[in-house]
Amino acid sequence: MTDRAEGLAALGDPTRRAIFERLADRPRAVGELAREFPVTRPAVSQHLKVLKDAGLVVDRRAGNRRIYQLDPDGVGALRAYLDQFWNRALAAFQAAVERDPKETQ
Amino acid sequence: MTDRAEGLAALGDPTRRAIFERLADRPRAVGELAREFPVTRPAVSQHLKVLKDAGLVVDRRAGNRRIYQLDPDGVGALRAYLDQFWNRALAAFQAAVERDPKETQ
DNA sequence: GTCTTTGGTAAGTATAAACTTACGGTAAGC
DNA sequence: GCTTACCGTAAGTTTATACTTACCAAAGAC
Repeated sequence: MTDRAEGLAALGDPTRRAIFERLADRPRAVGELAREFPVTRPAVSQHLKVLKDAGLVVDRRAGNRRIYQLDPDGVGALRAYLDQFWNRALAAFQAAVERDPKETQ
Repeated sequence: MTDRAEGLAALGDPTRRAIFERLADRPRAVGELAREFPVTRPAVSQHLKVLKDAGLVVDRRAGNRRIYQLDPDGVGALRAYLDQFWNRALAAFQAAVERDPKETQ
């Protein structure tokens, strides 16, 4: 549960989230990503490391380059983590409405 | 989409995530929350403001106190945001497997 | 072999943000 | 009325982190 939530911290940064969104379209190499952002290539490398540690992306060697792509498992785990709260919040909210409608508005 | 992602930044901080998780169990007042964490009450107030601006919690007055609880809409929006990437990542991954199985492992 | 391309990591800096104390404002108890 | 409890905000500090430049290693082109 706690390690699942680690992905949330990874996606908290706007640049990292933008990188993540680019990788959702298609796998890309590091330099290819760096050319699409106003930050340097080492900065992109560091962001990719955070995303990788969070289990959101996987990488593989392709000759000279290194290809990164989204990890469906990691994204799914984050989804499952949020589902838990969504269900709990919805249940608690509906219970409050039934108990006292004025309380919710 | 961008405002949905705002919630990710809000849940990026560990303390804020812990507050969020407590609120999932049941609505709580600010001081009640503060007593459960090693940070001061103003710090909790500031975290709650961030969560509120992100649309993840709602608050209401209850006499002297102020009750916070999860906002199912905001949590649901975050879910939807992640669903989009989950579906895209899964499709891209499966397409890669069909194209070249060795490429994925 | 040399030269170029690609990318990870180390070291240092600058910006952001999480936290504290101090204060003011509102509601309840008396 | 006065006092206490609850909470938000302002101001300042301290810590974290996103970023840069500099360096090194591995793989392809020649």
